[in-house]
Amino acid sequence: MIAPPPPPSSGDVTTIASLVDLAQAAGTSVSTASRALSGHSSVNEKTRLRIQKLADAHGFQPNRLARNLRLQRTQSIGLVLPLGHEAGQHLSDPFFLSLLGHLADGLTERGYDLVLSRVIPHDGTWLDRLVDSGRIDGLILIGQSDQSDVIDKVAARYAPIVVWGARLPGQRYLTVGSDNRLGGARAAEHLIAIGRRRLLYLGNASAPEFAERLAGFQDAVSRAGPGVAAAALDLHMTPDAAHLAIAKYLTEHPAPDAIFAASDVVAMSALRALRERGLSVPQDVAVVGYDDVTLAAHTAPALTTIRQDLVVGAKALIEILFRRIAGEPAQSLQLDPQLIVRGSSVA
Amino acid sequence: MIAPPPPPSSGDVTTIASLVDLAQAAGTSVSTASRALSGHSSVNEKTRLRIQKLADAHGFQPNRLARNLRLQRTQSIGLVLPLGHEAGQHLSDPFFLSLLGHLADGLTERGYDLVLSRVIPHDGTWLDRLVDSGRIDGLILIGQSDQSDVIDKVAARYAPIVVWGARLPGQRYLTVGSDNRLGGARAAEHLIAIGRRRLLYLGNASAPEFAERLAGFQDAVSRAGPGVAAAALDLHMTPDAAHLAIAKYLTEHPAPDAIFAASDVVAMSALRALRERGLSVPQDVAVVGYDDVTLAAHTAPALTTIRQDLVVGAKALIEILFRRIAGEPAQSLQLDPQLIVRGSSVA
DNA sequence: ATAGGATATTTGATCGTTTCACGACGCTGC
DNA sequence: GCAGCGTCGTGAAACGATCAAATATCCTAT
Repeated sequence: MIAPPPPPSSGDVTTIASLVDLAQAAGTSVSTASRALSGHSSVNEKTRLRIQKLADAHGFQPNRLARNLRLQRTQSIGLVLPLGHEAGQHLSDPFFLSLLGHLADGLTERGYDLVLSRVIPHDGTWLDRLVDSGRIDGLILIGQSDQSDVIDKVAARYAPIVVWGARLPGQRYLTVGSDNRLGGARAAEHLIAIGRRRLLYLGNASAPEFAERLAGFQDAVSRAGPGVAAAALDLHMTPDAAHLAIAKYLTEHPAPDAIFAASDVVAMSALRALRERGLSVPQDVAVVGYDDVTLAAHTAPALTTIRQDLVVGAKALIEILFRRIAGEPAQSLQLDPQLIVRGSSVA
Repeated sequence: MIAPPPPPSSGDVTTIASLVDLAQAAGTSVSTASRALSGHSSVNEKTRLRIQKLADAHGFQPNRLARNLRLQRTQSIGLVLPLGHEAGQHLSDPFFLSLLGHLADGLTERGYDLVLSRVIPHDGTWLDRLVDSGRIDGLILIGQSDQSDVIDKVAARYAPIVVWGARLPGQRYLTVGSDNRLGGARAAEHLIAIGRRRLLYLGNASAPEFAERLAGFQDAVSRAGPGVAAAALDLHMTPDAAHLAIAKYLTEHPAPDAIFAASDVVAMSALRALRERGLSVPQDVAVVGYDDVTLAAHTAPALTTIRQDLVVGAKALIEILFRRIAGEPAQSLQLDPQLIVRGSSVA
């Protein structure tokens, strides 16, 4: 007739660092404490509340590592920027930061952590190592860089991968991105429509996203007939490198009357290089960028650009990724690139 | 005399998903396999090599979750952008992206993961929740936003926190950042030195980093004597919001002859607003920014700015954080802000 | 031949959760 | 009075790795 439950007396000021502590303090078993917190199945409402309150009072949160180990998941998503085509360069494109921000929001909303890596691929195993590291439940790649074959190989055995970038013929992984070919074509068509005839493309040829923009650009030029000529300059897409390359080009070649840059950042560098050379925009040279970063509206003159809808893009990346994780069918998405005409390209 | 070791015959094509599998395939015990991989102590070189090769062949990597649980660590660092002063805004400042890139590199080098979160503080518990979540071994905050008191409280009980931002009197957490007060003063002194007399500051007053820049700016103005006047405009530091605020200001007030913006991004918005109003830079209005993002050199005219050395800053953040994790003493670092004069502020 | 000591390997406990499979308890209805 | 049945709670086995302690193995010296 002696009360059997052990007195919870002394467990009052103790810090609660684990379910064991919590259970002890509450005078229940560990499994009851666990189920109380997850509100799962049959545990008396009164007990549940008592345990819950105790946990709150001590700021106790179940250890995520242990939980995830038990549950065989990590509850985090890897976000990778492969920099194969820009080795040694640092990120500086505001476009990526915006995308990052939206992805961070979306993943947080779903209770996932965002694990960020920059990778400079030395061999073909970087992606395998990442995927097999057991650190992540899924992977978002920002740009396929020049690693499309590697991605293809890994995606064949590991489903939860989604890529921001170009859709390529025969690729076996899912992508989200604007229709780069169409975007490139729209830029060229616009420039031709306002009467330009000697077009120059600026971009990095080794990343498929940009190669597609060039291809679309060239398609449109061909369609325009023999009156229109186009050239392409291959360059690194950082402000300084781009500026240097453009300045050099302008000293060695006759100036074009229109420039299509593969990103807004490159377009801004072009604006500067043109200005330094005494060429006025848009009178002498019209300029069109790509992305529509927030700054694009604030250059002098404001930048005409091909807009990629980041909000929709980020949502799609996440949606597709989680469908893949859940084993549901999903398919690539191409966003409609939209021409935004501003001061840098008027007739 | 019958060979006692169990025949490893059938374990050949099996996938190896854990140490148990690996050990079985190698015909050893689990702990031997474990120690073979970590190259720890006494395991026969021949056995070690055999196990190692087996692991490589199957692309086996020990499960990080399990390892970390056992080792009582997470091997990841949280990177947090508190957005208390910019609720609802999205990240767009290239400065952050650069910092992020350097931090990602530095942490990867040390074998740590970078877990990114954006936090919009609703109550005073966001930081506690983060720190107690057991997801991270340390925390880097980018900007203290308006949450300095919260940070102070948490840092008192949780050592491995370091903040990019302002050094404030009486704060109990460690910071890395430029000497914002000095930077602000240098900007003002420069503008005064080139003959400007009606100065305008643009920035967000509720984040201490920017408040300090304003304070330094005002100090310098006071020191200059009665001939120099200064005003300050409180605004959100995103391109669009800043542009709007500045344009409005210019319609309602006489134009200043010099502007000091608390970031390069805001300075760019100012450049545009001034241009739209028919004011020329630097003739009518000189403009100085802060940060020296890569784009700053590419605006029209190129932007005079106060440079913060990101490479040194990122290194210091990491160094300090790891000292705190190791329990070693460490102290805050203030970087020397450097005036970079470009076309936007010549006499 | 055997004790003594290296060296090599194994056993078993542990990290903190979750969850399956039971058991104790109190109540109803025959 | 007891079979039958919810309700509430417990015990114990995972998850996959690490590590201290115990044991097996081999070699050498006596």
